[in-house]
Amino acid sequence: MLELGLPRKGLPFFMRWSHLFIPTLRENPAEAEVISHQLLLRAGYVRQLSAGIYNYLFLAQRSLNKIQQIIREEMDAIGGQEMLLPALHPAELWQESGRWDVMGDNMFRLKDRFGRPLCLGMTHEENMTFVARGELRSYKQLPQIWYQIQTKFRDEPRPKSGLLRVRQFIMKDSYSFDLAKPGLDAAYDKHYEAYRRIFDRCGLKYVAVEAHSGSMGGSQSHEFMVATSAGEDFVVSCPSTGYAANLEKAVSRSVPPSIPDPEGDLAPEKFHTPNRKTIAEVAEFTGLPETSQMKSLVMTVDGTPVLALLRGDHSLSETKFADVTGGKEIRPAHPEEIRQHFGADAGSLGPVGIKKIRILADVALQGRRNMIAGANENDYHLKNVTPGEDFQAEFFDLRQVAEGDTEINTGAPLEIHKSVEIGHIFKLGYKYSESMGLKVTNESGEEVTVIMGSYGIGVERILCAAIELYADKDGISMPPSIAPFQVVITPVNYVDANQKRAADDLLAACKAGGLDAVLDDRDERPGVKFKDADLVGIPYRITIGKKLAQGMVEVVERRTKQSADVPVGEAAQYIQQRVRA
RNA sequence: CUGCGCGUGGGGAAGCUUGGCAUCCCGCGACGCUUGGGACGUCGAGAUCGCUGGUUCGAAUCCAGCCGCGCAGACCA
Repeated sequence: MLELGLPRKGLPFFMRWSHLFIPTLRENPAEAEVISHQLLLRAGYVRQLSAGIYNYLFLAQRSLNKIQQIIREEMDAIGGQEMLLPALHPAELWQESGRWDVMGDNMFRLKDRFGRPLCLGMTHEENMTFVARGELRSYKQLPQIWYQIQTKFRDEPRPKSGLLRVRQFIMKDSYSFDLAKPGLDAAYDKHYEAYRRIFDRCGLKYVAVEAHSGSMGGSQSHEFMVATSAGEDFVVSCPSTGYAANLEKAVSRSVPPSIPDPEGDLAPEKFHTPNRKTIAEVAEFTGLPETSQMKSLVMTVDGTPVLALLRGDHSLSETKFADVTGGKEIRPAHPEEIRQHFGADAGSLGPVGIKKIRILADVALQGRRNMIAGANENDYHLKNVTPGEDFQAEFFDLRQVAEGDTEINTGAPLEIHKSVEIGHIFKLGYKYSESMGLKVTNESGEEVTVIMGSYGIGVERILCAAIELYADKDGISMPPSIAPFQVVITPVNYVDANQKRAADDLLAACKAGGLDAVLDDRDERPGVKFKDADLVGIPYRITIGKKLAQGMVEVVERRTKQSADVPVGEAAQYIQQRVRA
């Protein structure tokens, strides 16, 4: 700790609140809606510069530094080597991997004075691969784990929720390079465990879930998610079996159809359904439940229409659909396209009589009989439609898990929680090493392509998640490991000579004991100091007041609000023990 | 990008429909008083009412354009 700065009012300069820039607000700024955003502003951690761009003030920076230190220690522990790559990249780097085009408007692009195209890095697979390609020649140099803690830029379509979705943020990103799959698996597992230790040490409650790889490419991937209403993802979890997955990927047992299907080999029969378009309308009209209907969704996969069939009450998982079709560009078909291929509009579509279009049906329709489906004629539906008899389809799991579903193997209840993603690990495979020509010679002297993994942690998101998890009506309650300060010493009246001496001594004792302490020496009434300490979220407070006459001070734990009277001389150790626990 | 909402001293809000001296709470400075949960009193500072243009004798208020911010939709740490 640097001890620069001149003494003010004759005091030695330690961490004295009166000298610090902690601009707390009594009211929530109007623009903040989510809890962590409101509190980051109110507690004086951050100030907004622009949409999705924030100034991190003193308190935020202290927390972020601590988070980064924990990340460093755990990354180093798995053999990670820290580097720092630039945020400014030439276009060619991204053109090589093909992502210059793929990233589209999400990438900040600029030109230098000669008109050469550049961009701000959204992630660093390309650059890390560039470094590796330049230097790695032999299998003897593998494996490698390289990481950095660095600023990323993404031109988000809609920045929001304070620091949760921003255009500039700090990411720990690491990359593994291995000769073959077993090496990658090992690197992946190391990261998985390191991430668990990092998030544990940061005091977070989280789950690791199976995830979708997105634009990163690659085979396997896990996300680390913290449940909070401020999140944008949905996590499906089963407390009793431990199953957890992103809603995009989750599988489940759906609730059975509410009534059994009619028996027998009945032929499809058209009936009039004037102005009944939605599943609900048809259900009401026919008096049959939604589970007795087939839902027909027309999707366009790379320009070709594909019919997705689901049970009436189910919804399509576009991620699963994309995986099944392997398409790159997938979207709902436009009304004109639907009319062209089906001769009817959405609301009257069905699989019967469809010849030229691929039909993908959800497995929940397998074995069903005599259901209701659109007739491909406006205002008409068919009854007695049976898959496999009245039309042919390929069956896949296409359904998005819904509330009320149960675990696929055991039937145990599932929960769905909104969550925020704090980390993501990918087995990249050969995507970048292939496109950018990263090869080494193996033991036999043959050139082989290196296999890669990539692993990210959103640093600010850890801060936000901690705030979201533990905030209460009085403000932030930070885990001691990442709090801007671990202890605040609050003399009720610092003007009082005895209290002043005790406070100064306690500050020194805390420092000597390795505690990150701040002394609230402000000439404020005690209420103000208590409120600020609570708002800022300092995990322990030592109050020096009347009981000092008996040699006692009060230690209050922020999270539980429990207080204990402790002899002045023991207060520092008392807190040390608790912080370590 | 589309839809909805909002821009008034540092923070939070009124005022706008029906043009006529810039209003309240908090915060800030000085002094006094006070010191275990955002005290009190006196005095004081601080605003081109987002910007530009228009209507008008006169615009925070009406009209037009633009900019910014937030929320809901397609992306992701």
